[in-house]
Amino acid sequence: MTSPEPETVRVRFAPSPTGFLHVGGVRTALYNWLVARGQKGTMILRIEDTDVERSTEEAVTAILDGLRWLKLDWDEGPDVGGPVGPYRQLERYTLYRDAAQRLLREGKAYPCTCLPEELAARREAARSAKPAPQHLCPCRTAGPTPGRRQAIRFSATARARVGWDDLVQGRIEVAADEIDDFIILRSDDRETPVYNFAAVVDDALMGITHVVRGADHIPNTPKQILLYEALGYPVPAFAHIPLVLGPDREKLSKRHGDVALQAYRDQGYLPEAMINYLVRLGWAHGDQEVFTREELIKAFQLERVGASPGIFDRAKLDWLNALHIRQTPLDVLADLLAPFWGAAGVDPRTVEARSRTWLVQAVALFVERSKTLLEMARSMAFLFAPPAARDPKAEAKFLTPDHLALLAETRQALAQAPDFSAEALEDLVRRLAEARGRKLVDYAQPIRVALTGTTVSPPIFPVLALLGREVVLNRLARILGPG
RNA sequence: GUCCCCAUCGUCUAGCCCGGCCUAGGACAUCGGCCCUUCAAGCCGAUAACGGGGGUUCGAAUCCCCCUGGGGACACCA
Repeated sequence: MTSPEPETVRVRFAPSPTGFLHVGGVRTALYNWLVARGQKGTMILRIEDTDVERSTEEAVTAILDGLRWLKLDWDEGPDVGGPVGPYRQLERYTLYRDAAQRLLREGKAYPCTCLPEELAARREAARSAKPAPQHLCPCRTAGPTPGRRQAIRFSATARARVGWDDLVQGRIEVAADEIDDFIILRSDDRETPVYNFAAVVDDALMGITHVVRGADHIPNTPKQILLYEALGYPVPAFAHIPLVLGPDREKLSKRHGDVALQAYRDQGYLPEAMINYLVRLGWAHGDQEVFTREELIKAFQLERVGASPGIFDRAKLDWLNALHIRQTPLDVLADLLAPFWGAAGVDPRTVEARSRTWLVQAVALFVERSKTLLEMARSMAFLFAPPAARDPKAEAKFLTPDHLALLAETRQALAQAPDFSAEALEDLVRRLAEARGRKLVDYAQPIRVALTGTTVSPPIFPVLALLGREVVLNRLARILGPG
């Protein structure tokens, strides 16, 4: 009772719903979540939809779905509510207006009636000017032009330097005269706030203690600090995590291919693998590469996040995904595969027609050789229907007249095999090979090509057992032709 | 252009804060080998990095400065 209540950590993930949930954003969400869960703090989800033009409901849905899929849960947010809501900026306009009014009253902001064209022209001129002009907008001293729409501009007057101790980047400082007065409320009918203003008002009102976001926000931070001070709010701690880059070392974007989380889900990446991959991109815990969620919560420290950007490496993601697939129980995998049959060209009904034990046995044969669930479903397709086409090179190599003769003999033996189990079949075919002084490959590969259409498959005898005598004999007959 | 940030193998990184234990460690990828009915998985091995230059020091990947290179931001977008 006497010990003071430790200040609880409050962090937030604040995406703008203008597109899909980007893997870079996912990592930001993950780091925030890890901070919250690791310190028994609070994770807040806030939707930054003040850009009415570009924000969409679909994007909001995609963001929530994506986070749920990854099991990155939040304690307060648009769907669950919370004590400092609402959690959509669209519903918080009066808060921003009130804050702006206060700054206006206190002389810390002023109405601006500059036209966008005027501003653009002055900006253009300023770019080449030797000493950069102090202000792009004259309204602060000249006053607003009557009869024009008014925006509200913040007076960025401050002491010589603005700086902060960034939890991952270290000390960052800029000269205060680098910061020109900036718009906080637009001149539109609804007087919508601009990002920097809305973010500060919200973070302050929501009691955010640690702002964990992408390094692309570093240039915004001095402006925001000025705003916190003008508004009389405590300045939170900042942690700017390095950007995720594409192979060309530029900020990851659509032109780099798959950047939407959904793309990875649709290709059969597991949430555990995505998290495991993303967390290690910019952070390390000794030499450990593989983590469970619990281990991450325990081990993660913001201070251990590196300051340099990292390139998204699909190959390593693949490795981790394969690894997490192998660690997933077979029956769970069987369920996880369900959404992928269609894309793999398999009629889901033929899958449902099989027993659960059969399916699990089948999955067991493919876990070790699949990088994604989609890939697994695809390579399992031949179990449910004869291969649509056979690899011509495989045929040329393993369905020669010589091989076909062996195959015909094998088919006879299989037809009469008393026991169609993998072990018995292997024993049987090995005997055949031995009797003729041939290698097992000369039997295994032709069978494989005949049944699967390719030279690659799990061990052939378990496959035979799984397919069952009837299917096997039929498919072999099709290769061997009549007679 | 201006401001800010970053800099260890191809990639993710350990080491850097608190200089010697670093002949720079691990992982992915790549290339060999083993195993083997194919492919995987597994195991063994190989290639591969402190961007450059000045300092400081007995000693620097580690501290300081400069250069170079890369990136980010410069909106009534977020």
